[in-house]
Amino acid sequence: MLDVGLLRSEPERIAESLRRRGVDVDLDRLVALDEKIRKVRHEAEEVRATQKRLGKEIARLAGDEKQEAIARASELADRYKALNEEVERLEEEFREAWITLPNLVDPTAADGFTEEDNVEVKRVGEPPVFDFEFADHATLGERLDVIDTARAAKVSGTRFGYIKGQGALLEFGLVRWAMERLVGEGFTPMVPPVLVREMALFGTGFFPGDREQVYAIPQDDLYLVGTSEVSLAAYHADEILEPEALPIRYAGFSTCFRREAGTYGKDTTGIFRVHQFDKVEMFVFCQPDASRDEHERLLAIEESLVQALELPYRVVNVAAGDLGASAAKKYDIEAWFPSQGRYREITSCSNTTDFQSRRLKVRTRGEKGTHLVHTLNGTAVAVGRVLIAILENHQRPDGTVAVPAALRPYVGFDAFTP
RNA sequence: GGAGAGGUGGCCGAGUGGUCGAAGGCGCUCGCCUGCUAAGCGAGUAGGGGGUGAACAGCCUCCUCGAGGGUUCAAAUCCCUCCCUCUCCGCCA
Repeated sequence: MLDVGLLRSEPERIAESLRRRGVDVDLDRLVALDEKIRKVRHEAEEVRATQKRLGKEIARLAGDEKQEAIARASELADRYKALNEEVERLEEEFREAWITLPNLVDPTAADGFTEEDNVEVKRVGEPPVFDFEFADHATLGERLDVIDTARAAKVSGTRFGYIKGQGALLEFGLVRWAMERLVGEGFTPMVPPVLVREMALFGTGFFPGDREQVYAIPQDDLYLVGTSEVSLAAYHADEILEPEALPIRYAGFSTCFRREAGTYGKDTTGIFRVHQFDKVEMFVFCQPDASRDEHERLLAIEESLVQALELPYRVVNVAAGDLGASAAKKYDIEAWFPSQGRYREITSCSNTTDFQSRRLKVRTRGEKGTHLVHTLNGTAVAVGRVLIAILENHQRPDGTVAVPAALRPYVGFDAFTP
C-alpha cells in the first residue's frame, strides 16, 4: 500500500511508477475522491464536535432545559450519522482502488515488462561440460530413487513429489547448513505457521492481487502460505519496534504451498514447479534508510550459499513490469540447469520498502513520533530447486551425483548412489 | 469437542452510562538534589486521521480501551456477533 500523502503531494511519482510497471490506473479519479472524502469528513467532524460539547452540558442541566438540549443533540446526532455514512462509503470506494496499487518502483530496478527484460547483473561459475550422456533431474531422481513423482501423482495429483532416501537426507542437511550460516549472519531461526489469516496475506501484498495462487481453507478461514515471508512479516504486525532492535533478521523454515494456477504445460517434468516445497527464507525489518544496503546484503548471502553449493548461476535485476505488487526492486538468482540449457530461478530477493509495513502497521520510534520500517525478503534455500540443481550439475558418468563439499558434513554422504 | 474466566496505554493494573483517552504503579525521558552509586524530589511520557500552517512547529478537531455492529443526546462501561488468551474435562502428535 502506498502513502496517501503521496497522492496529494506527488501524484506524478505514482503515475511514473505505474507506467514502468505497465499498469493503467485512473489516478485523477482517486485524487478527486480523496479531496471529497476530506471535505465531507471535515464537515462531519464539526457537527460531531458541536454535538459532543452539547452532550457535556446536558450532564449538568436538569428539567426543561435538559430536555430541550437533548432534542437539539439528537438532531446533531442524526446529521453526524448521515455524514459519517457518506464518509465511510467514499472511503470504501477509495480504499478498494488504493489497495490494488503496487509499490513504487525503485529507480534502479530494470526497465521492461516481462521476464525477457530482466537485466543480467553478473554471471558466476561455468556451466558444466559433460562428455557423457547427461540426464535431467527427473530421470536422475528416479534412477537414484530420491524423487518419486509417479506415486505422488497417484496420491496427490500432478505437481507433487516424494523426496526420499538420500534426497530426504539431503534436505535436512541442507536446511541445517543454511540455518547455521544464517545464524552466523545475525538471523534468528524460526519455524512459522503455514496456515495464516487473510490479514497476513493482505498485509504482505499477496491479497487482493494473487488470491488465485493461494490455497484456502474456507472452513476455518485460513490460508496456506506460499512462502514463510507471509508469516514472518505478519509476526510484528501492529507493533512498534524499538529502534535499537533494528535491523531484525529472521530465517524462517517452512513448507510453501502454491496453486500454480495458469501454469498448465509449464515445467511439467519432475519437481521443478510443484504445489508444495520446503524453503528457508530470510526476512528483515529495518530502518528506511538501511533497506537498500540490506537488499544488497541479502543478495550477497544468497550468492555465498549458491557458490558454496558449487552451482553456476547468474543474478538478474527483475524488470519493473515483472515485479510483484509489494516489491520496489527484486534480484533473482538463476542457477544453470543443464537439461534445460538455461538459467532458471532458484532464489528471489525483494526490497518491499514500506509497502508491507504500512499494511501491517509495523513501525519504529524516531526523534519525532513513529515511522514505518522497511521490510525485505530473500530466499536462502528453496529445497526442491536446489536439490534438482545439484542433481543436474553434479552428475557423474558412473551415474552417481557428487554432494557439494560444504554439505557433506551435514548430509552424511559424499555422493548420491543408485 | 464440553464447561468456565478474561482481553484497558511500553508493561502491570483501576475503572459498570456523562466531569475518562482513561486513577495508581512500574519502566522510560528531561531537570533538581546527593563525593560516586543507590535513594529522593519535580515535570513529561499511547497511536492514527482531518483542518489551518512553509513546517515532520503550534493551534482546532475527530477516531481508537481485542474486532465489528447495535441501544443512547452521551458507551471502556449496556446489548449482539466474531476473534484471541487462560483454567478444567475429553481427545490427540
